[in-house]
Amino acid sequence: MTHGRTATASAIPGGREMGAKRAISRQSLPDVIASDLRERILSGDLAEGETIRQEALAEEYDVSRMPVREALKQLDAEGLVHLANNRGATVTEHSLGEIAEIFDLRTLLEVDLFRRAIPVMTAAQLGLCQDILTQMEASYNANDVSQWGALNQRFHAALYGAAGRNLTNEMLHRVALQSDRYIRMHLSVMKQREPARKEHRELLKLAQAGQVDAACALLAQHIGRAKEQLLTLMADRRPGQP
Amino acid sequence: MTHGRTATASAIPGGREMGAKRAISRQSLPDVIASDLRERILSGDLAEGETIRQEALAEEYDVSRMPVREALKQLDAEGLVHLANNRGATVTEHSLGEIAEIFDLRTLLEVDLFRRAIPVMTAAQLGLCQDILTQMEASYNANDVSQWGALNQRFHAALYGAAGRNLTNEMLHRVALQSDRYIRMHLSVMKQREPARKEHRELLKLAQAGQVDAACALLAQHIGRAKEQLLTLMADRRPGQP
DNA sequence: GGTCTGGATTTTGTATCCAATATCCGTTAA
DNA sequence: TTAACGGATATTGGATACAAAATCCAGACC
Repeated sequence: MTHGRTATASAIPGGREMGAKRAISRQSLPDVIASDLRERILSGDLAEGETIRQEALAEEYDVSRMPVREALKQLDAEGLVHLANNRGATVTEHSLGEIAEIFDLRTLLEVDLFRRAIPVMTAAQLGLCQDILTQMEASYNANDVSQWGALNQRFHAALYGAAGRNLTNEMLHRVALQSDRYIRMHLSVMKQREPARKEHRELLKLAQAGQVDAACALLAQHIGRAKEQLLTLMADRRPGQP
Repeated sequence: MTHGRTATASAIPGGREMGAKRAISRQSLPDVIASDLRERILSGDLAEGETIRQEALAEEYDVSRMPVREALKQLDAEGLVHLANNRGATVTEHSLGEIAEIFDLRTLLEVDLFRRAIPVMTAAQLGLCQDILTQMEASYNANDVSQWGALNQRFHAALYGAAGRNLTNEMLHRVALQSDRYIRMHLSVMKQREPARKEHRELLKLAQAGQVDAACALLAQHIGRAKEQLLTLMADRRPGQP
């Protein structure tokens, strides 16, 4: 028995012995497993470089190895795990340079989306952004970091949804997932940095005023600052810059 | 027997009854199958919207359905096929708007890479680009379109490799795959357009001269023009803009 | 003592089998 | 005639069983 990583692990809906299955779960097993694994990676429960054993996961989730394999394949495509040929899966590691690149990619994509979204955003959409921001601050103040990822994701969707660029948004989503992972790792430390809160509000204000260039510049600056701070922190923690 | 789509289909190295397997094929079956399917999709052998039957493919490749499933999952992650829940896979279709978006993404990523690559490109790397370009023109003039995709890919790698941005390059690779698919569909028609040839050379010349802004502007224009032309062609062929 | 070899064990990869779901088609009732 | 129901068929999803590959470890040889 290699049980017991997290308590949530075995509580996947739709295990082998199901019973009450209200609102028929339309997600396939691999998707559910992939979601859970993704969360475990992003939350740091599975550390960078850690090897993932199919058999062990299958036992934890009480399924066969097959859906686990497909979930891993999916996460591999997302870049969260690395899948070598007869050697199994490991959680993806990024060098500091790659982490910098991830943030640069975010800037590239987000600025493009923001620029396109601003002119066509409705008041309702802007309001939604404000609401989500308020929620984020609330959970932030309450030290409830658990739902930070989901809220952040919803914020992005609300901000950039108006651009009507599905492919770009999905691409950004994947990149953001990676950056979120490293942000979360240091979220407690980064709490110090309050200017970010004001920048969010300022971003919305500029968007509302239709000041495209100023808004985009601030956004780029915002992401860039997060990147610099994070890199400083990480370079500190791993001196040999792996 | 549902055999006989293309002659190449059953000629996969490493089928069930292999014999001479020199230079041990280090690729897994799913990878090989995915590669072949990818080529079939990009070449138009599998048409947009066409449904893909696991069983049929498994028979063609003479393997069980399992590696086929994993290959499909991989292609799904790459965005080449769409995988619905108990309904199997279909070749991804893009609306004209999405195709436009694909080209815009290419512009975004390629310009960023080019801008970073130009200052650090060596003479050798520039020379390699020239060589590949010559090859492309040769195969182009010989009406040998079969290797266009591979050459184009090598050209991109040579052009942007110096930037040292693996993640961005890989992301571009996936986007370029999609655009290549639509370019290939209309390659015979687009042969008319010779200015593109000169632009390629001009691009290298500007890069060599270190004229970053001019080079990037030309690149953006180059991609934008291909996009416009392709969209015009496609809008013509499918009037109801699906 | 260190390195190489060969088997035992572990882990992944593929095939086959069974279950669940969707699709198709004929029938029935309004 | 048309729409809705229900069963037959086709197709996908998941589990188990088996094969291949990699890793580990002990022993022999240099």
